[in-house]
Parts: sequence; C-alpha cells; structure tokens
Amino acid sequence: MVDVTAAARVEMAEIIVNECLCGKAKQLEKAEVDGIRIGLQPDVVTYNTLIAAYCRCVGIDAGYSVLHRMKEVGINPDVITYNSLIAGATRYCLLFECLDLFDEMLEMNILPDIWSYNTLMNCFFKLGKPDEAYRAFQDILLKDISVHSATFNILCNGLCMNGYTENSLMLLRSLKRYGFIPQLVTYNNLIHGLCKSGRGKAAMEFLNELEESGHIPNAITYTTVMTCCFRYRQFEEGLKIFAEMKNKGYTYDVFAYCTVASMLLKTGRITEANEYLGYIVTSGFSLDTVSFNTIVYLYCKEGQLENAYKLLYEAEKGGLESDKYTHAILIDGLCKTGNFQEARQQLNRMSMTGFDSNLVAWNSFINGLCKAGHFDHALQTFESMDVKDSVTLP
DNA sequence: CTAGGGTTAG
Repeated sequence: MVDVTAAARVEMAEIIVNECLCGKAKQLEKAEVDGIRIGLQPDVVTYNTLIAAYCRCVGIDAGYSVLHRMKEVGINPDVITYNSLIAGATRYCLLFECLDLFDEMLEMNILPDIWSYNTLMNCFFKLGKPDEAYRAFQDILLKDISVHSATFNILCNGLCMNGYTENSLMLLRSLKRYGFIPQLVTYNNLIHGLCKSGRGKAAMEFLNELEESGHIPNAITYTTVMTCCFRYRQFEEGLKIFAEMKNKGYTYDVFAYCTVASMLLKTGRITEANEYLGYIVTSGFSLDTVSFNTIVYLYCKEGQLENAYKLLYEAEKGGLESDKYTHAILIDGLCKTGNFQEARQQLNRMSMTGFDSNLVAWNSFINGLCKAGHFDHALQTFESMDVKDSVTLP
C-alpha cells in the first residue's frame, strides 16, 4: 500500500487524474487521432462509440461536443447516436435532455427504436415517474415495436425502484408463465430492489434461485449483495463477500472498492479505507466521478480539505464533472472543520451549477451550524430554504 | 452503440 502522507497527497492529485481519469475515453481519443493520422476516415460508428464512451466516462456535455464534431465533418447522426446520447442523459438523470433528444430525433426523421423507448422508460423510472414510464411502455405496444427482454427487465426494475416491489414480483411471475426466462440482470435487479426496500431475506432467496437456475454471479451480483450486507450492518459478512469475489477470480472493479471504502469511512475505519483507495489509485483503474467523490470523502474525513480541493481542481481540468455528492461531501467536510464561510461559498457554487435542490448538502450545513452553536445562523438558513425534509428539522 | 452494481447529511 502506498504511504499517503499529507505532503505526498498534494502531488498525488495530478498523478491520480493523469493516470486514472477515464482511461477508456483517453484511449478512444488517442485511437481517433491515430486513426485520422494513418488516413482512416471516422464514420458514424466511430462517432457513436466515442459518444457512448464520453457520456459514460466524462459527462453528457462531452457527448454533445462529439455530436457537434460529427455534424461539422458532415456525418449524419443515426438512431444509435441518439440512443447513446439519451442513455447518457439518463445516466445523469437529465429528463429534459432526454425528451429534447427524443424530439430532435423525430424532427430529423430518425425513427426511435426499442432501445430509445427502453432508455426513455428507464429515465422516467429513475426520476420517480412510474406513470410516465408506463405510458412509454404503452407507446411501444401501440407503435407495434417488438419488445426486447430488456424492456421487461427495465419494467421490473423500475417498479422495484419506485416502491412497487410486490407488483414487480407479480409481473415477473406472469412473465415467467409467458415463457420469459429471468436473466442474470433480472436477478441482480431484484436482489438490489428487495434489499433497498428492506427485504434482505427475500433478496438472499433470489440469490439462491439465481445460482440454482444455473447462473454464475458476476461482479454486479457481488457488489449488490455486499452493499446489502453493509446496509444491514453486517460489515464483516460484506467484507467476506468482497474477499470471495477476489479469490474466485471474478472481475472486481472500482465499484466494489468504493463500496468497501465508503463503509470503512462511515464506520471510522479511516486507515483501512485509505488502503483500499490507495490501491485503486495505484492499480491503474480508470476512475470516474463516484471514485473521485469517495477519495474526496476520505480527505474530508481526515480534515484535509485543501487536498480535496486540489484533487477536484485537477479532475475538473481533466474534464470530469462534479455532482451533487461531490458538493454534499465537501460542504459536510468544511462544516466539520469549522469552515462555515467556505461551506457557504460552496453552497453558492453548487446552486450556480444547477444543484440547487441538494437537500443533503443544506442539511449538512444546518447541522454543522447547530453543532457549532451558531443557532441564529442555522435558523436563518433553515427559513430561507424552499424545500425541507425530516432531517432538516432540528 | 443502447438496460443492472458503487459515492453524501442524521
């Protein structure tokens, strides 16, 4: 494990970003440049691949800029181009972007296919709009587009995510009667959904069914089950699962590491968390916003706010976008170290970049003020807030 | 090319 002293960290930010920021997108960028140099003309497939990779690794804006680039060189986007962008927008929960892209697609006479609808449906579900998701499903049937097994998986998963666990299980049972064979992803979704809705036992029963029906659990299954353990405070059990996935030779990735590291940070096991995060930094994994957030979380827990900012500055230079978690983690960290003015500034920056309804961040701020005895300021902030929840209340 | 896992307050 690397010895991550405070001094070393300042230098490390740049290294982390240069070595680990989105290796895939960087490779693609290099591939594109190399391809052009040796005289290969990038075609629509090249650009579609780039859009998908940029959306996944960097952000939706990076995807759009590729769209503009391809239009500039006279290559017409196709249904896959738009599907990739819609998927990108869905990844970042940007419903209006999704709908705009859908409209743009229709205006350009590009016919949406099953994946366009699947993704749109998924976006509605992700944003807690099951009724509209269902309407998108009806659209599929109405337009006589042939459904894909993913359509059912998205339906089952969406119902679970929106609190309709029973309906999801019912749907699955009836789909089975019609000959639908649950896939690994179906089981993974169910385990995740059941666990999230507090039904850990039922989740584990589906883990058994998954194995009995001949499927082999993958990294996603393991990460899901591990998260389930941590949720029910079965820390050692979860760590055992992590060890198992490593020992069995399954691909274990940054997802698993971030899960473990966060649990360790939350339970005050900072040194161990440091080891896990040190490992993902030195092992050449390509890191995304969530991984960076987890490292920032570590810095905050250690009170090293300067290093947190340094890292984020470098990450942003590398094209990575902060999200609501980044802001919440920073604001909480600033409050815990008594930097209320900085926290206030961070809240402003957060609102300016479009994360104005980030309750967790505001709650952290108020909580921090209360803990430090600044009750007037806390009350004043509380009254200025438009949206509140049960955590906001003192 | 396009669905599933990971990160924040109390």
